[in-house]
Amino acid sequence: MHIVLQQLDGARVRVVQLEDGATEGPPAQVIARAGLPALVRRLESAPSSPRWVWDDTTLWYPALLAAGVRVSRCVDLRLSHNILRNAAFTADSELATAQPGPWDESLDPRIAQRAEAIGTLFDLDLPGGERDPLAEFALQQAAVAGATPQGRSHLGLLLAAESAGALIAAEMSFAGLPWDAAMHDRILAEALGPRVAPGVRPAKLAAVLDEVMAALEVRELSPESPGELLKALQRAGINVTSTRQWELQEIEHPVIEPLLRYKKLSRLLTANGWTWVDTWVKDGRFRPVYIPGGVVTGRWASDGGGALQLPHQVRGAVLADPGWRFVVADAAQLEPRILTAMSGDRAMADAGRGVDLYQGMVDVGAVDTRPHAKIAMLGAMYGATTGESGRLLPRLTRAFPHAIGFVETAARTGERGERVSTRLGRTSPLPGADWREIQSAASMEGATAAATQRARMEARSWGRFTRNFVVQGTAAEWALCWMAGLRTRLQALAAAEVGIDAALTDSAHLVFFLHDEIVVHCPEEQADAVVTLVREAAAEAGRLIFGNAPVEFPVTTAVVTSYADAK
DNA sequence: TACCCGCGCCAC
DNA sequence: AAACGTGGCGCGGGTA
Repeated sequence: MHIVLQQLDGARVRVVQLEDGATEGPPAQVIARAGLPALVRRLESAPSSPRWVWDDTTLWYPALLAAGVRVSRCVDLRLSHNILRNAAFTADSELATAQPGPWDESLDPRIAQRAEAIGTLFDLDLPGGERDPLAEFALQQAAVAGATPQGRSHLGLLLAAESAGALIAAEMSFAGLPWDAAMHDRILAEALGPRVAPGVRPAKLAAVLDEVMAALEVRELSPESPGELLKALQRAGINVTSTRQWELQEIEHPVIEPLLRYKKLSRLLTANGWTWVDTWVKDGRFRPVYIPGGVVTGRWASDGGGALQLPHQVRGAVLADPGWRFVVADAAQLEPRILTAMSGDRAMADAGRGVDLYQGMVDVGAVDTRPHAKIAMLGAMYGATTGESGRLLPRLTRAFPHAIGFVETAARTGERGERVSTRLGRTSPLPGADWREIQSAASMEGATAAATQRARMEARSWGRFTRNFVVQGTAAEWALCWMAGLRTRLQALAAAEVGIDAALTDSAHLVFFLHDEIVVHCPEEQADAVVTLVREAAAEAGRLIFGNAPVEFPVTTAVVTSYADAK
């Protein structure tokens, strides 16, 4: 059963129940917004919970969570629309061929956050006032129904997983990632010296700067200014064209070692120093805003706090509550395994039989060392042509012709300006008008060599994008299915161990997600059970997306009290 | 003062 | 080893 919710005004909500398969259900009812949590709670406790259909999870779910109510399943119409509007599977549908409408407007996530903060949508001029969720849902269902049988099942899974991701993102922001500000302060003090006011250089950082200045024989220097630093280096006779780490590393000069040390510390201070803690850690929790579907490939993005780039340096401040543990799970070499499954490459499937795919590639005689295997695979998926990666590619192609052929085909498709799709049907955008103009200019009679070269460069660049899109995007789908399956299992665990009314944070729950890695916060006595559920969910994700393809998706797990101990 | 953009580095 | 994908973010230095 589906239940469609529509915000009528700040105070009222229209509730429409759709019986599956029936064209008409019970008449719509209008309830007070304040009564919604109770309604949701009641229907969620029924033997078969409904699927809630709403315009945007970020506008509905935070308030329900704050009222202590969770939902099992939903349809996020905004995220689903975004997928169906572009998907090759539904390209001929009414939804995809219509003129752009209110469902194509992007909702700035910060507007939603503000709405959550003030607890109402009263005074906000949100886009979507004219959005009719019932009509949109019907269009979406028709679009999926009009696809091929495979398209129907794949898109159905993708939309369910994407919507589950929206629920998970809201729940993770609600629960927050446990963060010990005192431990963070100790980490900073150890590296930088005692806390200082913003704008003041901490003692240890200042000492390293003294070393740098001594080595350069200057009395003043602001390494934070690339221009100034570059000039200072050149005056000291060091021939560099930039101040990047990898270029400096190649230089032999007494200033390089302290300078790289300075850059490392300076980065820690500015990106994840005391200001970061003051801004982002409240009541022992880091609550970032996750943006499901925020990346073109389907990966999540984040807004604020750099949630998806937490440096390993500060992960020691991520500490479980007393008596609780983190279960940290990582899908081992996820993207190469995804490529194996998509391409049906038997040789690579054989190499991936164990937990370490890269070592497996060495063991089957395809490459000589594990580092080479890793560099070659990543290069193949990113489209590297030069360097060690490029040199290893022919060898890789001989050993795994189907896998490499698969990404090469995706690259060629992009170079022609055509679209590619992930396994479940998320489709890449078309290149923009500028790109097309460059290509057509180069194909005109009398095109200059420069125009031709420019066009080829742009074509190859778009090819690298589509090459990576199919792998990164399908990996994101696997991760969503993994996480959604785990969430369902954790909910059942909570119901069994704590009770049907267990609050999200009373029992094991997800607190962090990083593309191919998840962190569950749980009471110590649940940790072993959670590890089992994580593995079950991984196996299920593989079956859901790839059926019986002979590819395994092993996960490494660690039960820890500090995130820093996970790897 | 507010914005914009290139640089550089963090994550996967 | 160094030009090969997706992002976020803080800084310096420019402009309106």
